[in-house]
Amino acid sequence: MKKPAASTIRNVAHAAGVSVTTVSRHLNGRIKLPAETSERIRAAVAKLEYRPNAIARRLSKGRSETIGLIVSDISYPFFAAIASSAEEEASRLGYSLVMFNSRNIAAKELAFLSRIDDAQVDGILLMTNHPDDGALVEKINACSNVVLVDEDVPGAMAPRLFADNRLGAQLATDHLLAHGHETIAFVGGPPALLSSRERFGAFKDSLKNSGLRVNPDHVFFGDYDEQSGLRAILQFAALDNPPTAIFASADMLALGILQGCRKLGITVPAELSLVGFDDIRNVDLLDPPLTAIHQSAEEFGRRAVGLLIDHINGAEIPDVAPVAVKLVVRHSVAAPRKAHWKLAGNASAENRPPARVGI
Amino acid sequence: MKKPAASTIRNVAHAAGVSVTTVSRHLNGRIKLPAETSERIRAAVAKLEYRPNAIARRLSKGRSETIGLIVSDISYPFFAAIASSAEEEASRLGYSLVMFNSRNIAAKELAFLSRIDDAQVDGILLMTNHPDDGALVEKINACSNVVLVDEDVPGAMAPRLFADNRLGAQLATDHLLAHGHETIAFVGGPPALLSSRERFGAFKDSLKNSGLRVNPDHVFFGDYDEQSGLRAILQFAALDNPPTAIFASADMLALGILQGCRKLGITVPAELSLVGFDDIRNVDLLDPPLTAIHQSAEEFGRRAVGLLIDHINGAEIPDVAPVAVKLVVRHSVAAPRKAHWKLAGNASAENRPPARVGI
DNA sequence: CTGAAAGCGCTTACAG
DNA sequence: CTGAAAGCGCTTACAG
Repeated sequence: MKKPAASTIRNVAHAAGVSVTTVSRHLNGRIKLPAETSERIRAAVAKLEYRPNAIARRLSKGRSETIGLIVSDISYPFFAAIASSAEEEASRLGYSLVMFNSRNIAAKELAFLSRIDDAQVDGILLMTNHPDDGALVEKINACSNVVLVDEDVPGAMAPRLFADNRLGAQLATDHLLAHGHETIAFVGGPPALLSSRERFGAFKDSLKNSGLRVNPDHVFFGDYDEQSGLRAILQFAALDNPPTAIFASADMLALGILQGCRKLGITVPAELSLVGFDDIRNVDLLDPPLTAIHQSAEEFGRRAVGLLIDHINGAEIPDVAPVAVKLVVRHSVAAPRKAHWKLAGNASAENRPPARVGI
Repeated sequence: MKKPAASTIRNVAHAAGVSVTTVSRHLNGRIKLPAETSERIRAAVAKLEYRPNAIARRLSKGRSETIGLIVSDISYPFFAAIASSAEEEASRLGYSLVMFNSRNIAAKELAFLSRIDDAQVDGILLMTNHPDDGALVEKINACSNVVLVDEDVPGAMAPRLFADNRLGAQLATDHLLAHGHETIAFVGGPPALLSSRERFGAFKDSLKNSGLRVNPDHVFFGDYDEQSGLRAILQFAALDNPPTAIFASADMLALGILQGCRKLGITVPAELSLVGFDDIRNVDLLDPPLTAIHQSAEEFGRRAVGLLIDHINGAEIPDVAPVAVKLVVRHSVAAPRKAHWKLAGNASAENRPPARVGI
């Protein structure tokens, strides 16, 4: 199955009547050759269809002009959007970007990071969900040239780029508060993650600033997926005093919540208000269009790549500003039912019928 | 910035008191060593934290145990889902999978394919939208070890894996027909693509079998994205005789159509029925839940990887069966308005008011 | 300025 | 069975 041996730099040198050294230097732009010589090389390259062997180059040079991106799940829309943007920026800066899917498996993350050792990649953008894995911290510190994106790995010595989680959560919560909600639930991802901690922290602070306290029954931590959102709403719906609003700290959670609401016959926003986080593509087409905290995947990818390439080139990385967030108001938030009843003065939250009404 | 030189196989050999050859052979399982010797090697590996240099291995061996996946846009949900599944299957079979984002740029596809030449990857899963690019065919044939996934590159000599496009389109069209629609529009992607041609072909056939003909005004080809869907519905809505139903040959197109309907005040399915294709995650949460042709991204990724690895290993690739499709009925299809009017006998399609009514 | 030669870290025919 | 040596295709200090 061997294909015809590809031509090598030796063949080119021979055909052009110069040394291998000269060809190499010329092709890498480290030398200025007489027009006639460089033309001979050009012709030889063309004739032999010479293409430098990148593997050989890496082995001797120790660089690949390639960067990697490790992601726990490429089919997670927000991650895919970041990956797409990162590729574009890398390309603009003369780098290739290869993407690795870790499926959230710590061992795969370590294996992918090891590709820095071989110079398979010059550096890596790491998006992980294993913040407290000791081996990971060690590996990152051994590798250098990794930048942490979206989630933290505490203790790792690496540049980091995160969203403004606290501001986002505050905007979301205040928006719900402004509509008169007083029993607001929080649905989060894995509690150890930076995003969960910061978003939940700001959520609590916002409630406190309004004189409210968080009800432990109204807090749910799971994974950042539809499943968890579904479980959360099922759990809330079974409560004697279900919340009138939910801050879902990821759109994928909101999706699961919406799914659950449909199953249970809860109408959003009439009976339950909902705000998401991420603002992934097409959430404006949901039923109802989702009000969400927007963070720019494009900015995430672009800035992360810039940071990494600067770092690879030995530049000092200054403190980096968080990725900006903003509230995008659509139609998944309304005034709480309870509030109306209060006005009417005829029912307390506790003894009203469960919030399960057909559409 | 050099990190402490990683240990090499020479260091290990030295520490274990054997030759480099022996270490290499032992580590690659080509040799059975006395327990005592292999233990010395194990200890040396552990002590020196030896990790084989994959780049050096590739250079001398010409294989990488890595496969690549080229995709035009990793943030396209259906593609991301395929990529995710492909990675899982590759991993199961002992291969790494790296993903390349081509942004639909032919030159990038060629460059990525060239990574086969260097043994950066042993083979490639190619998802392209450049079916008629002569250079691509040539490159694929030169590379061998590529398999075409989802779309064809006519003339290329490579195994292929496609969905059952014709059946899918037929199921979609017949479903609309069964609801009484007679003016059904087709919205497709780039007309040169296999998916567009097959889906449009089967659409036409289904109409013909019902004694209907396709109205050129009711056919729109664009890209497979929301933008194109939006443009299509805008164009249809301006017609004197807009369609009562649309077969959108990709969910992303359906998303754009839904967006347009919302803008124009067209209610789906009351005024316009819609069926999509792909059945990507969460289309059941749209407004309305989208009826769509389902194709399994999981099956696509899994089977494509199997095909590629068999091909790499020189196995004969038999004719491959298409990826199965099925109709998933949700709530974006209803009987046509026109049909009701006909029953009432008071208006023809031509002079009824345009289908633009507020919700 | 140019080129012969060593070296990057492996694998593997070849000889002992 | 084992190991010294050549080779994979580049880059680059070093000498001319």
